[in-house]
Amino acid sequence: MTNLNMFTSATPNKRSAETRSLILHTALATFRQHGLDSSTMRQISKEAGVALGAAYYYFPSKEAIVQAFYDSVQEDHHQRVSSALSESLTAELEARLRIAFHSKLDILQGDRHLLGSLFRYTGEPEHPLSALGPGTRPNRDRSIAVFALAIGDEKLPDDIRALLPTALWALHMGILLYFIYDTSPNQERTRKLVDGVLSLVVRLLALVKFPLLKPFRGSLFSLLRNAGLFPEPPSPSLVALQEHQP
Amino acid sequence: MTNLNMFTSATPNKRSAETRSLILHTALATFRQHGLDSSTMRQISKEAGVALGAAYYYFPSKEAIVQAFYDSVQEDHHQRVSSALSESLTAELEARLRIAFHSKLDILQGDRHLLGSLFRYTGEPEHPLSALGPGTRPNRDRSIAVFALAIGDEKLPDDIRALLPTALWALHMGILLYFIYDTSPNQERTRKLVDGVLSLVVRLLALVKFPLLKPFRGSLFSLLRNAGLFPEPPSPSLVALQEHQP
DNA sequence: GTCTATACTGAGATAGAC
DNA sequence: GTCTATCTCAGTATAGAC
Repeated sequence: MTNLNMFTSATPNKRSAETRSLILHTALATFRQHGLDSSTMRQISKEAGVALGAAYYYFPSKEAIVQAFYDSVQEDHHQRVSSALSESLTAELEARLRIAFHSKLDILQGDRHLLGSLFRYTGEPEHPLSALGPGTRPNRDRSIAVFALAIGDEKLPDDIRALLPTALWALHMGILLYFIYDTSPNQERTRKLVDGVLSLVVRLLALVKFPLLKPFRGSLFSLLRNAGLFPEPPSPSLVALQEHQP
Repeated sequence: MTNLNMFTSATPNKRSAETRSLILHTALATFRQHGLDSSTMRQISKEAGVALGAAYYYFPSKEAIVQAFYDSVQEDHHQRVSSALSESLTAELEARLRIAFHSKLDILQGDRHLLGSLFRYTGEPEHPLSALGPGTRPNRDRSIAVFALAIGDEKLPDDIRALLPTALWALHMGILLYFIYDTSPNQERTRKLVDGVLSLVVRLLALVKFPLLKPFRGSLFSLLRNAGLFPEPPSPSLVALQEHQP
């Protein structure tokens, strides 16, 4: 249907993907050089050698370009974590979590300022790019799935197993925020924070069995449940995605 | 110098404050009716019966109006908490914290959508309105001071005493985020969440003495210190402000 | 110092021609 | 799919009234 005549049009729809990619990469280069706000859609389209309208044809807004960038980060993260894990399936939980967190930072190291727009609509639930809103649910689920991957089949109580991936995702969002504000050389403070926090997390997971903390844990979980903060099951498409790399 | 002749000018600078207030309140009414993004500076100034230039004379940007709104919220919060505390100095810590949290929600109940812009620049450290950046440090210190007020002279270990107000402020920011997303009638879910979380916080403060948790607590605090997340002493002006209402 | 009136710039976003 | 023309609106500028 879309490709009835392969003779008249030289490049049926590959051309389209190339234009999109051209615009995306030109935009990212411009963002890196001039910053997000100083980069205009006109400048980007000019440097990419296309008209303003073409840029808007592929990306409904400037923010959408950043979102596309972040989608590719997400994919990259999934790749890196799953391949790193397959090389060291025997490693301890803490080591696996370190892989998940540090690889994310590795990917984003050079683009910290682009992360700002990730948080820009956090306070507007109805906005399609709200980091916590329904509009970004699929992205969020994909991101959470990576942490589930790192947890693997670690032996854990059921309630903690259900919560942990989402909790780690929330922690990782906080780490990203710290990362943005981190002015230490190569953001080494963030790296140390990650290691310290993950060490604490794992120790806390061990501690949670002790009878002293049992009532505390019960209260916490029922609180989260009542608040609706307990994760709902992810969408079917993502379950499939996860089973792709078991 | 500014008021040499009190006969010629009928209202020396009271007039100015009134205009500012008129613009502010008209803007807030417009925001409430049409939303923040749909309200234009032209519309606001028109409805206030002033010229566009007048609006910009008092507020350098639309966001600045929201910021001014939030400053008044901050002041209101301080008033409510300090007067409520003076009526019940004997109350328990948990009750005092409940006052601090719920009064904030009371104030903001009708303007949840305005809170969105509070978080808009969180990912941009250099932005003057960044909620975590140096530009809003005085506001943050004032807000933290209210929680310090609620803690009062509760007997606490030194390190916890130093951290707790800032930690509660961070918690309250999280609660505000939940509040924004809360679609339950009158945001009753947020109220329940506050009560549940504060109960947990107080129980955790009691638990922290137990030897089992000692090493954990030590690690946590040194981690926070190394990460620079431990609060610096507030600016002198705020110390004065706090001593105003002991 | 407070404000009006008006015009201008720049940029995100859209409509409709090709 | 792509381009040109156009719209809207935040924000700036300016010149002057009081």
